[in-house]
Amino acid sequence: MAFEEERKIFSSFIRNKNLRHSEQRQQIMDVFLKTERHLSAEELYDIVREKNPSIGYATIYRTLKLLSEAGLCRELQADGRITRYEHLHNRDHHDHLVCTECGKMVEFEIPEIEALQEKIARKNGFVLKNHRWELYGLCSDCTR
Amino acid sequence: MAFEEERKIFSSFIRNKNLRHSEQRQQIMDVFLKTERHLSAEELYDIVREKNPSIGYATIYRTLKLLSEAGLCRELQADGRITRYEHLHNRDHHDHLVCTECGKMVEFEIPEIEALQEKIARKNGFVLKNHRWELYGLCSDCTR
DNA sequence: ATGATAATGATAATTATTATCATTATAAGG
DNA sequence: CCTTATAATGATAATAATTATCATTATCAT
Ligand SMILES: [Mn+2]
Ligand SMILES: [Mn+2]
Ligand SMILES: [Zn+2]
Ligand SMILES: [Zn+2]
Repeated sequence: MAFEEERKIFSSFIRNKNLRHSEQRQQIMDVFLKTERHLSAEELYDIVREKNPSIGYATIYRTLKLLSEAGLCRELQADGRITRYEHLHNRDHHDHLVCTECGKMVEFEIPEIEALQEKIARKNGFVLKNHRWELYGLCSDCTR
Repeated sequence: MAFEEERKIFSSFIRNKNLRHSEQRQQIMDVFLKTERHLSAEELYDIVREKNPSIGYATIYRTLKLLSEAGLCRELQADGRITRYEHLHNRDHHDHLVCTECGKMVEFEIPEIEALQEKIARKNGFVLKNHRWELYGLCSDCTR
């Protein structure tokens, strides 16, 4: 089984916080880790319930929050009001191109931008914590 | 009374769409135009109701939508799930620094970024429509 | 094995926004 | 000015995503 490193990270996170392991958390993490997409809570819920139909919505949200705190997951507000979740472990920071028609998300990475952002923040007296940079448009499939 | 140009734009927008003028729309537009802030619908509602306590929430939302369609207003998802609205007429495009503690928003403008974004979009087969670039951190008031 | 307490799932609550609909206001034409 | 078609309004219900509540169950240190 893959994702040994992630499993270990989550496990020590749980232990350090005096939380407990559970079957449901394992199942949710497994599905999250093996799915290479920008998942919504609902999408994750649907996939997890194929294996364990008794799992509750709240547990999905609770586990996603834990995964985020553990540094394995990144929440992102794609566009409207729904939150999507993606892998964070061992990944370089990246931003997103989003198709407003079909929802396709393409990742991109511009290292120079990081320094620029720091400069802008400093100039305005801010201590930068994070950022969001999203480009919206039509993907090649949706332009014709 | 100021904002003659904006008034004219809104007026022709209304006419061209075969809509009608109303006292409420005027009042809402007036407050919106004279308020130099990134307003939420609720904040706008509260201010407008000081002048006209009988105005309804739905009319605030409806009018903000019209102002946006007319090109006078820009909707922005500051951070969480609430939409904020700002002036758009005769303004250069800008992005925002947001204090995660007190909500303060500082505007900034980096002309070079526009070309860069076009390049990124084109490289990925996208036709760019708009973008969102937000830097989150602590403002100078909130760092100590 | 036991007991303290964390986790779960069902469901209610919350929040921002949109839809519905009966009533009122606008404005074009006579 | 009056009439009339219909757009606009305000109250309120509905929606959608997420979070809170709480009785029941599961975990794990002892
Ligand atoms: Mn991504
Ligand atoms: Mn602004
Ligand atoms: Zn597309
Ligand atoms: Zn601040």
